[in-house]
Amino acid sequence: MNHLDVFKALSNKARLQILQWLKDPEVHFPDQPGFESGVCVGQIQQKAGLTQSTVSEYLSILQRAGLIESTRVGQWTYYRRNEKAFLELTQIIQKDL
Amino acid sequence: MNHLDVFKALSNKARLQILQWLKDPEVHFPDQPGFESGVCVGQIQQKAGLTQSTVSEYLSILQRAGLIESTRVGQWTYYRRNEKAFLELTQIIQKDL
DNA sequence: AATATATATCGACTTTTTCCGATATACCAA
DNA sequence: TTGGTATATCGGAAAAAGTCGATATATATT
Repeated sequence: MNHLDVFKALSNKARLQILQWLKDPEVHFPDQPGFESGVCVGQIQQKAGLTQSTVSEYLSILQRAGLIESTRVGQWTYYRRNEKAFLELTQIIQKDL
Repeated sequence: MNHLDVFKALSNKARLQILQWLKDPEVHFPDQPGFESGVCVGQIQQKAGLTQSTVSEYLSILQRAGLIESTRVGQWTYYRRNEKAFLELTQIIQKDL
């Protein structure tokens, strides 16, 4: 995990918001049935009020930082939080920062 | 504490480095005697290899984010870490993020 | 194969950040 | 009060990030 990339990924309002939404998918994305593998891009885009390309880009920034993971199922890509990364981040802040 | 400003402040290599230096001033700034109130800008600037104006600006970004504090003594401004902010940050990541 | 839908990538433009040199301000010493 | 040193602020050029529309790719359906 690269500290810098993680902090950069977190330095954006929309991306922080997305992370929070993904914490409780059933609450924030009631349209979508089943959340085992995450939430699909379209749902997130709709809620974020940004274009599809922007949201797709933001999700890949979060993923490169290790904060979320994805699974492709058919034509959908489902994104979900990687809680391990958040734990690791708090440890990094306590030790390395 | 504004999450976004904190993460932005942490999204820069030099600023992260400065925070780490300030963790062990006696190790990283052996020239300066006494560290109770922190390290002065000149010492940090010299070690960072950036211009005085850049370092001064970076320190004020870190300060606005709440990550460091300063005390003016004569013509020097001494900067030191605000450890409370780092603790608070780990709690924010665990709860709000 | 043709069409439709979901997502990713590309190119462009705008805004923000980085980092500098120059200048201003604050304090100290003679 | 004059000059010296430390820090802060200002203005700007270059690089990076934000954001879009258009296009490409992948998958599903007919």
